[in-house]
Amino acid sequence: MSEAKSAESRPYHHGDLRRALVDAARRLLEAEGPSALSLRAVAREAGVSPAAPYHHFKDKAELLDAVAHEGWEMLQLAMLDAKARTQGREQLTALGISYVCFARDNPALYRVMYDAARDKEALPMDVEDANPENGNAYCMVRDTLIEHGADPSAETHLELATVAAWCAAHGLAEMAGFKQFEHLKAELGGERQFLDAVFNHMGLFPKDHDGC
Amino acid sequence: MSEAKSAESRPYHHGDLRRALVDAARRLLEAEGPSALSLRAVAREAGVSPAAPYHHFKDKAELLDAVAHEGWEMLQLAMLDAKARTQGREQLTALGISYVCFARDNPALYRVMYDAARDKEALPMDVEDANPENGNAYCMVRDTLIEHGADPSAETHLELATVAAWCAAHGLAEMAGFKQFEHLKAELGGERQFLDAVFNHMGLFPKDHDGC
DNA sequence: TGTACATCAGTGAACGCGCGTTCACTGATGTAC
DNA sequence: TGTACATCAGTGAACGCGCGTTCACTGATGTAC
Repeated sequence: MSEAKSAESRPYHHGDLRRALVDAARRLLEAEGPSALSLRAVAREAGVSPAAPYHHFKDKAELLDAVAHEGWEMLQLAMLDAKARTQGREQLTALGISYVCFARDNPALYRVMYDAARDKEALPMDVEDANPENGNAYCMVRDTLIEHGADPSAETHLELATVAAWCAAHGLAEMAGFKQFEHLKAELGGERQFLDAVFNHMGLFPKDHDGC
Repeated sequence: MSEAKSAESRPYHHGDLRRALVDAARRLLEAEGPSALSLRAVAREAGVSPAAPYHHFKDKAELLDAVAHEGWEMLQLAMLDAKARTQGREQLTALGISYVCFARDNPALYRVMYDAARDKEALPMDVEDANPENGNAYCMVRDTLIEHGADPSAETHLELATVAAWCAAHGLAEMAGFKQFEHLKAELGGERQFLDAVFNHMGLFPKDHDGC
C-alpha cells in the first residue's frame, strides 16, 4: 500500500506532492478508516517527511478539506455517469443508487466528506463551488426532478423535493451497510433490488408515482 | 460544567461513579463535541482520577458503548412521548419529528450513537436489547405503521416500509442542521413546517398518502 | 457491640505512544545576465 | 552557453501535548465471629 518503498528512486523534488498526499490520504482512509487519518500517517504513506505537507497545506484541516472536496467531485462523477447510462424515470432512481453505492464503496471517504460539510454547515452545493460544466451533485438531482415533471417555477416545492431526495439517499447510504438488513436484501433478490424497493417506497418522483 | 469543584466535599467512595461518568461524558459531548470525548477528559469532568473509570469499564470503548446505549434509550423515550401526545395519522410524522429534534438537540451524542452502531454493524433493535415494556425505537416505528394500515402479515413489505421511514428520519436529521436550508425553513414558516413538508414529500404512510 | 480482616473503589505517578507543528537546514530548480 | 543566485520543496530533529493504560498504593466499607 505504502509509496515509501519507491522513496529511494524518487527525486528530491516530488513533482506533484499535493496530488500524491491527497491520494495517499484516500488510500489510508479506505484501508484503515477515518481515525487513522493523521497528517503524519498521510506523509508516511506518501513516502515523505512529516514536515513536507506543510509546503502544500496550511495545516491538517486544509488537507482534510482537499480530501473531502475530491470526494464530492468523485461522487458527482459517479452520479453523472449513472444519469448518462439511463433514461426517463429510471434516471432519478439511478442517481440515488449511484449515490448509495458510492457511499458503500468509499465509506471512510464519505464520512470525511460529511464531517467537512458539517464544519462548514453546508453541503458543497453553492453555485460558486459548482463545476461550471456540469453543475454539482445537488443541482443534478434538482435538474433531474425538473426533467421528469417537477415544476421549475414552484421554487420552494422544487427545493423541498430535492432535499427529500437527498435525505433519502443519505439516510439509505448510512443504513444500507448494517448487517441486520442482509436478510431483507436476500429476500428481495439482492442489494440492487433492496435499494430500488426502499427508494420506491419513499415516493420521490415529482408526480404520478405509484404510492407504495 | 465540571464536577471537580465539589471534589473536596465528595467522599472517597463516589456512590455511583459509573452513572456519574456517563453523565460527564454526555455533558462533555454536547459542550465540546465528539472529538473531545477522551477517557481522561471524562474522568476530569467527573472530578476523578484518570484511573478511576477502569473500575467500572473495561476500556474506553466500553465507556463509549454505555454512552451510546443511553443515547438510544433517550431517543426511544422521546419517541414514546411524541407518540403518546398524538393520535391517528399524525403519530407517524410525530415520531419522525421527535427523532429529528432529538438529533438536533443532541448532535454529538447522536454521532456517538451511530458510531457505536456502525462498529456493531447493527442498530440497537434486536429483540433481546429491547425494553420488554416498550419495545425499542425501531419496533415502535414498525408497530405504528401497522396501527395505521400496513399489513402485518406482509413481513417483507412491512420491514421495507420501516427501513424507508428510518432512513428518511436519519437523512433528514443529518441534513436539517445545514445552514443553506435556513431560507427554506423561513419560507415555510419555521422548522416544524419544514420537517413536516419533507416527511410529507417522502410519502411514508402505508397507504393512500397524498403523493406530493 | 467490637474487632479483625477481606474486599472494594479510589489515588497519583509513571509508561510509551503518536500526534500537529516548528525550525534550521539543504538539495534542486529556474532565471537574469 | 555558463555562471551566480534567489527561490522552491524537500529533510530530520525537536517541541510540548494529551492520550489510554498499568501499577503499587491506600482509604473506606462491609462481614464474620
